Amino acid sequence: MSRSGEQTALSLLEEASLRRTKPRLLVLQSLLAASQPVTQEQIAEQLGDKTPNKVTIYRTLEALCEAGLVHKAFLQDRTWHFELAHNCSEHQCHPHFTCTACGQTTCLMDMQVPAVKSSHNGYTIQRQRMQLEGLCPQCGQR
Amino acid sequence: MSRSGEQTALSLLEEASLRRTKPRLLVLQSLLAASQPVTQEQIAEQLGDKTPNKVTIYRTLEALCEAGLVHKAFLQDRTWHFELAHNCSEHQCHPHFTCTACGQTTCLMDMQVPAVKSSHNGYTIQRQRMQLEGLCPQCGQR
DNA sequence: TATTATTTGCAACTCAGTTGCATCATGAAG
DNA sequence: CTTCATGATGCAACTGAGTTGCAAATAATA
Repeated sequence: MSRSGEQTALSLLEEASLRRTKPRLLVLQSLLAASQPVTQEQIAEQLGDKTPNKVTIYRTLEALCEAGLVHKAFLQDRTWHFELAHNCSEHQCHPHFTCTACGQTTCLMDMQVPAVKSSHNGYTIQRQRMQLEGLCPQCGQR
Repeated sequence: MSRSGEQTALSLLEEASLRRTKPRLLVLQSLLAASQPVTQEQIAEQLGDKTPNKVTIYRTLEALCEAGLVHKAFLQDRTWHFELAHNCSEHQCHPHFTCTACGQTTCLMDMQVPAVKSSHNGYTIQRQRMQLEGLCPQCGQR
């Protein structure tokens, strides 16, 4: 929630031509500060007593998704996890890894996934996304 | 829901050493007859007035998943879609394609997806799963 | 057939996400 | 700087897929 985070949040809103409102700035700053996809509840918790109403957070996230600034990363336990889209290309999102032991899901930003061909039996493939399952470093060693 | 479906359902239960009960046979037959991943509600609808209680269907699907006979294929609109696991290898599930125009999700059984390497930065990767997005044949033409 | 561990059905519950609506704030116009 | 219309926010109440507790029913075994 640094000064630069505030600046970045402002310019992101401008880029998307969305009104600059307090809730949107806060939600964006929270997403900028996050190192993993986060839920509405985690955003609210991180923002503390400055947090906007739950409904506002959801509607803000929805608007940011529509503008392409944010992705719904994955659904876990019936709960959406959101992340900034700045680490995804138009055709591919970075892979997400879920540990079968501890349940944690992590972004593997630096992992290369081969692109599939852009059409198959009449299906036009525009975006691909990979989910991986296995053991995270902590659970794997031992 | 053919005779052979009934036989297959029986042997699947035996294979998993699960008690053969009417609800389990019905749910398995419904899954065998399905050409796409289906929801609890779709299973109930397909079984008509013979359908077991909603809770029983969920618990049956849970047991079948635990036994490895069934997969949770994907979550859409906060609703799980289930499918038999017989088209998936231990390390890879077939890709699922979601059309951005009509919202339909389809299994691409015959599509080959390159396997990623089995470890990355300390993460042990045991299973991979690909989600694709784009236009289905119907929505794509024109 | 009797016994016991499982499974089933019902009713009531949970809780992430949604909706309707009155109030408020932003950005453009004057 | 003030006015105004559009769009954003907060609140309360709702929705509905999935869950839980428990008593009744049923499958497998003796």
